[in-house]
Amino acid sequence: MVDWASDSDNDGKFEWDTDGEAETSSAPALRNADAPGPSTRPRQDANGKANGSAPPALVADFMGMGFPKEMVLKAIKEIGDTDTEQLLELLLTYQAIGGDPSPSVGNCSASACAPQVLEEDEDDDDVNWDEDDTGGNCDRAHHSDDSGDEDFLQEMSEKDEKIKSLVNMGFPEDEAKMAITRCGLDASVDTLADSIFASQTAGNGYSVNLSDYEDTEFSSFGRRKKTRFMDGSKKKRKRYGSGPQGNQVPFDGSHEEPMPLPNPMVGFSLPSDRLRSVHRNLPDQAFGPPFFYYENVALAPKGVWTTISRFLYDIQPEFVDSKYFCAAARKRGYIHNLPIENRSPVLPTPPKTISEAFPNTKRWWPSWDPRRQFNCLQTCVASAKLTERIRCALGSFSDAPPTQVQKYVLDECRKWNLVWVGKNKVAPLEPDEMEFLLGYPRNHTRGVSRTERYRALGNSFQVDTVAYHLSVLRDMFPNGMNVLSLFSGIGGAEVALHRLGIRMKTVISVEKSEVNRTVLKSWWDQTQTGTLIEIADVRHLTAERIESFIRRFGGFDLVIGGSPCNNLAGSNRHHRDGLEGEHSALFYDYFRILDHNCKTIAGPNKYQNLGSRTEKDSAVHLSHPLPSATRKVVICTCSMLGSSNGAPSSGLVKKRKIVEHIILLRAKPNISDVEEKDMLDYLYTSQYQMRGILAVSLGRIEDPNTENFTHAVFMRFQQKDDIAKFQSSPYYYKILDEHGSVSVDFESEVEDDIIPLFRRGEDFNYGVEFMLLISFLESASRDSVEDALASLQRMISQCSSFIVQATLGCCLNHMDSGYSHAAVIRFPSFDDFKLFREGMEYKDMWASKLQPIAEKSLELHFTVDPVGNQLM
DNA sequence: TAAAGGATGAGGAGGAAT
DNA sequence: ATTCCTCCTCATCCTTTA
Repeated sequence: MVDWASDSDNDGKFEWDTDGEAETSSAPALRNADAPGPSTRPRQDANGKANGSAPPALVADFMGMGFPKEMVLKAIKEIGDTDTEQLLELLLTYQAIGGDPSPSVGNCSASACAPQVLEEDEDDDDVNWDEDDTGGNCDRAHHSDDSGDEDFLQEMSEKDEKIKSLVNMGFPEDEAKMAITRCGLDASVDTLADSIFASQTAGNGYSVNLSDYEDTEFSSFGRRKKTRFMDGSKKKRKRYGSGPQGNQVPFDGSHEEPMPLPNPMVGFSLPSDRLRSVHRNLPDQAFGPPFFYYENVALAPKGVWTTISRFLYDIQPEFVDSKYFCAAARKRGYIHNLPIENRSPVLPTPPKTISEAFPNTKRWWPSWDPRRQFNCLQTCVASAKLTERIRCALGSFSDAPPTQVQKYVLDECRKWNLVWVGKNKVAPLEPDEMEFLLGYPRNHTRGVSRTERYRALGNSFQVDTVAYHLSVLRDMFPNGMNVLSLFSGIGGAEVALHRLGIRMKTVISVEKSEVNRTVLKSWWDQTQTGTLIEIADVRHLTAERIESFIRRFGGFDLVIGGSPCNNLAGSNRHHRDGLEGEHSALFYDYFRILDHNCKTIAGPNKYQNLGSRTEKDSAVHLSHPLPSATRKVVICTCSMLGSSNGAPSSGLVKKRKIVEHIILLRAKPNISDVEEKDMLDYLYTSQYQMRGILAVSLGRIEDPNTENFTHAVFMRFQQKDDIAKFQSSPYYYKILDEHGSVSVDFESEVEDDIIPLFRRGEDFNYGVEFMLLISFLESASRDSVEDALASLQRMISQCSSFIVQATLGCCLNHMDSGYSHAAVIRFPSFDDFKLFREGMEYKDMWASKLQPIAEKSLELHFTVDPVGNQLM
């Protein structure tokens, strides 16, 4: 610990803070500490030179950069004032290891960076924890009923004086008032100043009245609580430094300072103290929308949360233990840019003790098992062998077992969250009991293996906790919201929003585990009417796809999720590798996606102040995607279309004319799988038998259609004559003989290159083929038809980033098929297809442009047959 | 083959004792 | 200020079983 003001003459109570910041014993001194120019600091001599030797201009320069004067003087004393570079480096080192309480280094002011501030009503001199007023705290000492008017007036005057002093020192008035409330009117101004700094450290939550569920804690808060708070803050600051941590740490990765955890771990507020007005200041660049909500384990290896916070716009984490929301502990950190005023819990609030949650266990619960709540619900549960061992260990005692045995049993019970289900009989929680504790509907995870259920639940959100934080969104989005849910798991975020009564118009969910995706999907189908699109791999959510989503939905209102904790969790004996671990490194994908969302929605100026920070970050994490503040966001434009797929565009890409041929089949009834496969194989291999076929794709039509077509074939020919040849070949006749068919041909053009022309390569190996056939009313005007087609064309262009290829044109055999126009659009995945097909833009376009003038139409799609892939 | 069982501590945080 | 002690942790890997 660097003590760079060893000549402090303070009482030692808060020596670190006063030393670190400035002379808090006098307001003018502190005021000068933040101002460049000649100082009146005590340690300056009559000549105005600090310590008699430091050049005032140099000191002022560094102070202007935000370093406390004491620190500058100390540095100059140590290495002289000749080498400013070295001086700066030393100052940065001081800050890194010394816990400089000055938060002003960086790009925002102290007040702007204050992580959170409790706002008190102006006339509220009491804090909630003092309501029972049995502790005789220092506040109350000045407000006892027997105070005369004179005393009262004197007190008010004294209070005003102190507030004035603190305001003069640069503190906001409300913070000054709050500090007086907290520390009492008899506290000195410097103590008050110190307290304000303390309140600005992370974990301010511990100044809040809580622990309502720990039966013993709150009969008399008052002084005891207060002392704890003050001591705690002092201790933490001595260990970790104070001020917003996000600005404390150097960016070279060499000093990953740990982030202090609040005790009690209650976050910014709890439902039990919602009368309290809570307020925090977010860094400018972090204001939503989009709102985001990030979660991970609180007890991560050192430095992890500092790094996470730094990436997430220097927002202070809100550490919350879910034991204040339910009967099980769950210590998690949440970084979000949600408002924190006017939160409300979802109802009914769950029981907060084991006996309330599972009354049946009371009967068997031994008096020597003091547990009232569960520890963190993890992904594994105790084996039957262990519970049997416990039963045996207890079986031989008719009364309470010896201490030794009690300890063994209790240790195991705590470790595995065992409950008493019979005489001397303990058992792990059932999956549905865990669902209940975590706030999920009963049987939410039912249908998958027991092990999988435990794993999924152990990895999930505690819904009540998250819902409490998200509750502020309810009034902000009365018409519903679009959500990007990353690492969704079993859908904790979705369930939380649902329980809050917030409609989810669209949820893009990214979740690796198929089991979890199934759980979410099945819950969604039962409860929701919006669109759910599930993506398996977060890495597939590329910038282009994000932009497509944003264009389609007008952006996401909320980005929510917790990145994998595998390499952070204490339970991991093998690979607790920190944020760089195999799984946990996916945090950087979270950041990548979030940052992209923020910037794409907010425009380029939103994060203009982020540049220096992220550049440094990228130097630390070169193996990860660069924080995209350093990248240019390229919004897809129509000009990209030509290079990425074959849809017509106005670009300069060379085009080639082709003829598309669609065959729609009605397979004979009761066709067997083998016959169906043979038929498709047969059609597919036609390209190797016939000349002129450039590409083929085919498959079973997935949704029923009005004309009862069962299979569709897409073929591309070089020219019309080739189609004619094909249609006169035995291949075609054989198909016609066996299955009824209709064909549609239309001319189009694609990029004149091998891949788009022949539909070869990765993009075409799998996906969904969408076919749109339409004929227009005779009465429809030419203009309206052209306008409709142009709209469709425009729509395709806008979605170019998630369309592999699209062609459309006038049908050549109009009279035969009954359709005058056709389009074939290939999507890389079903999700993309769904996004297009079920999006509002498409629906709007369809309803407003096409439908009014359509005589008949047919929309169908099929998944590209993997048989084709094998053959390709 | 999938599911379940069983063995496998380190690394902090926090508090009490010294 | 330091040491000692207790407690807790969104897990992984290998083997066994159904």
